Amino acid sequence: MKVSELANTANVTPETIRHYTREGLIQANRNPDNGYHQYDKEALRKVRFIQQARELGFSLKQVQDIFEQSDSGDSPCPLVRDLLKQKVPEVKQQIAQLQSHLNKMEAALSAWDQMQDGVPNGHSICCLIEEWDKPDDCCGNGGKND
Amino acid sequence: MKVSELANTANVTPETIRHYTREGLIQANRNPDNGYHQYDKEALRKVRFIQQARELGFSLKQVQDIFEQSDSGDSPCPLVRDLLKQKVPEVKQQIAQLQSHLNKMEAALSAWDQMQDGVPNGHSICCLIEEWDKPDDCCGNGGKND
DNA sequence: GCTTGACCTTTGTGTAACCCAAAGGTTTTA
DNA sequence: TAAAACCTTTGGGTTACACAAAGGTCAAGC
Repeated sequence: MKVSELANTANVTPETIRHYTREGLIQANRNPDNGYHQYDKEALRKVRFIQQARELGFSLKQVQDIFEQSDSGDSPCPLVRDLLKQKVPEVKQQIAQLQSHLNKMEAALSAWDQMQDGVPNGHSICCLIEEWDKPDDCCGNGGKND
Repeated sequence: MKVSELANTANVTPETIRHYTREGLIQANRNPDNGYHQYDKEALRKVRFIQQARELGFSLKQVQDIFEQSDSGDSPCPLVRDLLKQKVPEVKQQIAQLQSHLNKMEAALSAWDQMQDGVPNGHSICCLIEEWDKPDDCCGNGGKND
């Protein structure tokens, strides 16, 4: 497979493939006729693996480590398990933080649906971000907006 | 306030303050005696605002836009509201994806607690990431591990 | 009075995971 | 056979900072 063929099959851009190749994450032979990169199924498998790992929040460096572990004949499983174990609480915290922000955003938006746009009042740039805790005292209207 | 004083008060690094200053997000006067940056409360307010906005996933560029809107005398509120409205579904999707990944990770880990480490079997680098759907056929043990 | 250490300045480089453009060779298609 | 579509390498851009270098400034202690 050529770069674009691999890219299409794996659903990534050719640039991504070139990037992985440059970084040594995937290997390519060269077509002796024209010097083009040539990839095999192994490369495709690796690219798919990388995409999965990336979605989980792993870095290319970590993927690199996994591949090296695998290439050296050792099972990458213990390494991956350790990485996953580390990752789980991180992801949990991420979710919790995002959820908390989401709640604030939705609260602010719904509170705001009931008031008109205000003008900067000198002490506040925009309460929607700045003063989460009192969304009704927002945008200089002091909560009196009906 | 000097750089480090502002940084400490806002709980960020001096480098962050310098960065924001370079980018024009916050303004500083110069101490005529020594040329040091001098920040006021406004700068502190802005830094805090930026931190809040960053946590919500806004870019410095977007914060910049909000500040400009505010500085031009217009209310930044409509802009912020639009940005928030855009952001909400994004964050929701992020959470959903993270949650999905988390579930997979935990399923894989618990499935894995019941089997020993395998060795690369030539068709799989590591099922934990690679073959989410069948975690019991993992690491070359074919699910037969007791 | 002077050194030392902690701070400030600017400038430039590095990070992560790519994207994009340029300049030029190749392959395919009409 | 010529244009379109692909390939190559090289080098710069992105985001939000971190860090190091080289040099000026300031407060403290001896």
